[in-house]
Amino acid sequence: MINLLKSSYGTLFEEALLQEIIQIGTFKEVPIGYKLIEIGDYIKSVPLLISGAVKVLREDKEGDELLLYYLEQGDTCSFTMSCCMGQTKSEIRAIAEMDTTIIMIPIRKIEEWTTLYKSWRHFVFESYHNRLYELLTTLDSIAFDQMDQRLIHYLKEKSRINHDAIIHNTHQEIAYELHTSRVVISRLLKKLEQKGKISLHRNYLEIVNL
Amino acid sequence: MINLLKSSYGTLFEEALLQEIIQIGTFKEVPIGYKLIEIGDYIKSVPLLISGAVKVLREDKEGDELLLYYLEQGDTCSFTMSCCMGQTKSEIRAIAEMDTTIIMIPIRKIEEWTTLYKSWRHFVFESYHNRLYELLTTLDSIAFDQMDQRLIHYLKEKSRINHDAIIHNTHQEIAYELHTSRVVISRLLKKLEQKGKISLHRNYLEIVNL
DNA sequence: ACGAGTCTGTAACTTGAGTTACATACTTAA
DNA sequence: TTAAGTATGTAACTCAAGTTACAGACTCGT
Repeated sequence: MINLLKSSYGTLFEEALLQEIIQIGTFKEVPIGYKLIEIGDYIKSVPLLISGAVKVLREDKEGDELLLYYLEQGDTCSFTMSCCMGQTKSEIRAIAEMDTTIIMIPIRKIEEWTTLYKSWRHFVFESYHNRLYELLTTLDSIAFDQMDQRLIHYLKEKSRINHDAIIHNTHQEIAYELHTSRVVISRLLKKLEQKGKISLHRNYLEIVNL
Repeated sequence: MINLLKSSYGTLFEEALLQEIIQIGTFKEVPIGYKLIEIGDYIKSVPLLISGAVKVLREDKEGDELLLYYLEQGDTCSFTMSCCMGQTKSEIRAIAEMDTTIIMIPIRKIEEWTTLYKSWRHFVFESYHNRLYELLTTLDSIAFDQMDQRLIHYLKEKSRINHDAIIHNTHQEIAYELHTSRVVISRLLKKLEQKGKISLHRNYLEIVNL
């Protein structure tokens, strides 16, 4: 356990803080697809990612989704932190993108540790910074890019996160995360295939040279 | 000075912190249209808004803008804070929406105060929370709403910020902040006028019952 | 009073993307 | 093996929004 923690946060946190995390945090292993946070949830603890990846989603009035970004090893969910502080409901949904290991830290420690540990303070600020930056990147992509560019970006990012040139998703699933329709995605994927950038198969596709 | 500060932050911060802010911060009065922060700037200090309002903008590759949100009395720019911490360049542009008074706090104090003052810590977290939330709201609007809804939202927000049912902007200026073209805005505004929701004039428009 | 510059209104066209409909192919369970 | 369910391919259509073009009205400086 302590080794797992150190492999992700060992260089980041001082020894005393690592010990506290081990003592107070609770390890949790969740399978792919597991819903960590639902919109409207009141949160009592903040997750630190040890391994795996988590996708963070936003929902519109009709209940359709939009992928905001992924969390990886060494990340934490700033939205959750932010919700905890304000005692407000979650604005987002978080789902394990693969089998994932996390440590849950109870809220009250989050603020306490900011007074005690410089490294924790930096971590918290750094997390907010990263999340603001990621949100901004997502917003750029939605506001300024056309769907073909967004799709390419999505495929690259998904491949990077999963360490796999094969994307194991149906066109419908991709369409859902990009908040568009299946037909549009099929159309654009077919164009990418014709350009030799990907190859299409049932239930998966392979990135050739995006 | 201390009175101005107290009127905005008096209930928020303890006396000792208020004194520090007065001692260390520098008051700055800027006119409408004044550019406080430019994309790519390295930031050495963080602004606290005393009065007025500041609009925060994002730029695309072509140099066109998109309004992200407004900062008001009692707000601070979390992006700036975030940039300061990470010693990175500004991702956004900030322009005074009206004549505005701010206090500039040097970076090094930002973190120092988080260890010393509980109220400051809360303020910083609260700011991040608010900014994340605002960004999310902007993203919702861009991802999920059509231009007519975005326009209505823009007009309402602008009216609220300026405490004025009259919007003193040309169609071109509105188009620019919504990242669309003047013709589209003229078209939609005309429809709103035909529905009796606004009245149009040269260089300004009036909100009747949006 | 005149011309240059600015602002608004509108028509006509183009295009990206969402929708509907249907055909074909693969998968799985009875 | 056969039917039902699921995934993909494609055509045809609609619509919001961006583009181009131009006219008319207002403003301001000389």
